[in-house]
Amino acid sequence: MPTKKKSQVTAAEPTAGAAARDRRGELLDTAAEVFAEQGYNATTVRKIADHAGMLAGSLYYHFDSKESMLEEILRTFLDELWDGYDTVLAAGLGPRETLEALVTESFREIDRHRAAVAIYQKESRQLLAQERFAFLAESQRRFEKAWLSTLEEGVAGRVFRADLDVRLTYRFVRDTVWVAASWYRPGGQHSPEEIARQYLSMVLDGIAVRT
Amino acid sequence: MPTKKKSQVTAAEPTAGAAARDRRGELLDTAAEVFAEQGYNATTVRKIADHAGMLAGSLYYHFDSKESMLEEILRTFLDELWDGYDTVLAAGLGPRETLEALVTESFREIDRHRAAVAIYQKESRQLLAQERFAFLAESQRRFEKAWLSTLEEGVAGRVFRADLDVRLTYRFVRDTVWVAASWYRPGGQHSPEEIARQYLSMVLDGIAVRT
Amino acid sequence: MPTKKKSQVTAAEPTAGAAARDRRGELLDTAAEVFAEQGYNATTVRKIADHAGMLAGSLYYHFDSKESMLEEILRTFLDELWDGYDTVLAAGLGPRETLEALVTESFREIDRHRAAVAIYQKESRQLLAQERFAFLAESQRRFEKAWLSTLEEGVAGRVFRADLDVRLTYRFVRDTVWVAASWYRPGGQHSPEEIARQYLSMVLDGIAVRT
Amino acid sequence: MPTKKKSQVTAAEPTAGAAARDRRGELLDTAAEVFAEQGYNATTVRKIADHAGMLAGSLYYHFDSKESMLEEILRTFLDELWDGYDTVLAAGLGPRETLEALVTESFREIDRHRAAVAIYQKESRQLLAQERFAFLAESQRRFEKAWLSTLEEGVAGRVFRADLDVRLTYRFVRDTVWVAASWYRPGGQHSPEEIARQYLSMVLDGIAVRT
DNA sequence: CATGAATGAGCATTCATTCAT
DNA sequence: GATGAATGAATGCTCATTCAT
Repeated sequence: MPTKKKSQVTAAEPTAGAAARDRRGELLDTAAEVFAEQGYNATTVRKIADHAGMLAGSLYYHFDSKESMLEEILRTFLDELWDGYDTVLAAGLGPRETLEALVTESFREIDRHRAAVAIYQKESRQLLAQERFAFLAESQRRFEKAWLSTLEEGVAGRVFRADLDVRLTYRFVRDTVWVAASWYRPGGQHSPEEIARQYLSMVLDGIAVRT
Repeated sequence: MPTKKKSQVTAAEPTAGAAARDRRGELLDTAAEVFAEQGYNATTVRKIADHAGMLAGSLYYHFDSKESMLEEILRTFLDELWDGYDTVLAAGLGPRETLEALVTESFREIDRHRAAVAIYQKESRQLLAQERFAFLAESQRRFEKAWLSTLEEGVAGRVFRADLDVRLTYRFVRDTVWVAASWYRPGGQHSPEEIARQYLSMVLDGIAVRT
Repeated sequence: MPTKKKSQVTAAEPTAGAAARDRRGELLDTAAEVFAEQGYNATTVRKIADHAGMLAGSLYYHFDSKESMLEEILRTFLDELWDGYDTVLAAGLGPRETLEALVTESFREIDRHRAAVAIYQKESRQLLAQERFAFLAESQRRFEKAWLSTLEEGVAGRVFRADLDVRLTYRFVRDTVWVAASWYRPGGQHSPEEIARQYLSMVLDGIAVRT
Repeated sequence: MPTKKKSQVTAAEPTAGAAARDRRGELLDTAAEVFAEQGYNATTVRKIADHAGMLAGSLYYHFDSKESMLEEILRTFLDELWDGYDTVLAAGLGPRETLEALVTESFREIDRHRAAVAIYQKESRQLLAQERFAFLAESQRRFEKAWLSTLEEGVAGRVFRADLDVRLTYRFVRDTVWVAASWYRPGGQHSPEEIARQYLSMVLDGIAVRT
């Protein structure tokens, strides 16, 4: 777990007196990593505790339950995601620029919250049924609305092709972006921005040579 | 598992209209549906049995284990997938036509094996580590090779854009196609071919209006 | 299972019209073999059926239950054992000759009912508690009485040493004789009579050189 | 499992009189008792837990599996048995004295490890096939070698009768000694030494009156 | 804060047994 | 007589969770 140690060190510096990345935060990172790696159901509380160097029971001093850890991980991720998205959406850009900005922002979130995105991608469907995770459904609604209206405005404004099935296109784009969390590795060959550029190039202009 | 497939086929003939598929096949379909719906780990053997109208223990008359059901589901799907893919790849089409055929074939497989594809999508990463599911890794290698070489030939033949990052493009395409299993519903608005056409239109020509 | 086939052949000859060794008898032999080999609890009905070349359920045409097979195996063995013992005990021999005859008869029973003896040795303790196997306790009582009185008469008649603890001696002799079923193999180096002779020589005269 | 034994010993010192044995040790004793009483297969984990006053699942905090409990019970017994045997064998006694010492030591082990001996007696044959219990086979080989060579030296040195079939004698002696665990009750009428004396008297000098 | 020990509900699996065909 | 398919109770084991220390 080199990630953990590093984040500890990094976190210790900027914030002086307030114990910025407290134990709780570390533990959530650890849990997210294991959830993403092995799946939520397959992850036992003991595995998380092992990774954190403590015993399973000790985790319950910090958290109410395994589920509450999951909830907090997803909530934190979605909060930050919407910070970014809302900024983009409030900027009043044109449809194409909005789409570019949303895609780029999404890959940046994957870069910062890879584990949480992977968990979200894999577990959200099951989770949606539960009262506790209603915020996931709410987020999905807002998400869909943001993307659909961007696409629709683009079609209306003749920036995007008139023959576009916007619902289908929305699904294609949404899926590809988030599934990227399953293969993306921070610090790898491509920066989030580079990946976004490549993806946008494909989606906007196609891969076929223009004739 | 060629024996099983054969006996299914044989059984389809004598009994006209009724009970063409044997019990084993029915049970696998049921299991696949539940696995896809709830996830493999979260699916208890009792749930499968409930859906099949029998008791949990009775499943063990037909199958060795929950895991062997999963294996058979995935094997059957991959066998049929490769039947289709191999036909396409052996046809000697150009890169663009090959890509179109592969995408179309993929959406057709999703149409026929929606549950299996969804399971594959969600569980294969965990499964790969197990000896028993080594065939998944093998399939993945062949899959990657087929797609990468198609894209590379397209670039070399100036059918696809020269500035394409083929590995990245491969990932985007692969993900979008298969994730579609998570929202696709057979018998819905769009036929597999229609979805393939829309997707190909986006990937090949882009969604931006040409200026 | 060469034993099975042989016993079938052997049995088919002497008794002509009456189907001497019927299917039931064969099945009991098979079951006894497996019980002796793997232990009663560890023997599944399916294993017995496998050895007999049929399916587990089919055994229930011949027998009420697994337990009834065990009962019949032990009953048959004990009936024959007591035939032999009663003959010896009724012969009015002296204590030493009676002891010799009982030991010899015992090793002969092991030769003829090796599996049953092994089962008896291993399972009787557990079985005793059950109503159904009360005949085992009854047999044990008679057995103990026969041996104890033989030893006591021998001590009284100064044939056996006066300082003998007859209960302890009884236990030693009883155990050694029956445990022999666990290593004895019919058709091996030593005939039952030879083993009896060796054992009697040890017990009666000791292994130490007389000085 | 040397670590465990050590920790037990260490624990015995600081706590004077009370709770010298740790929970693990207690549980193993309980398990051994139940295994001996009901047979390993017939003993459910729930029964052990009942005897220990806890729930079945709780046992798994202390042990990996039912089988690992069995292994530890048998290992502990055999370790202590060989401590005793090795001391005897290293003492350089004559064959008769060695035999006397081995028999006495054996009855002492039965006194101290009655349950383990009973389990060994009943289950070792089945267990031998498993990799995990290979140490049983190893112990058996050493055991046989120790006894056979003692008998052979006795015959060669004219301490034991020249007409002895040593293999057969070995089996008789081995069986009688260990089967005693099935009827021996610690704290009963006879001390282990008394039983050993009686048994040795029978085996060495015979029960017949010398004429 | 953390540990050690336990709980209790649930899980995959086994198996003797039943029964219509 | 035997099969194929099912039952239902039990089994070894896992795991989230609790709590006194």
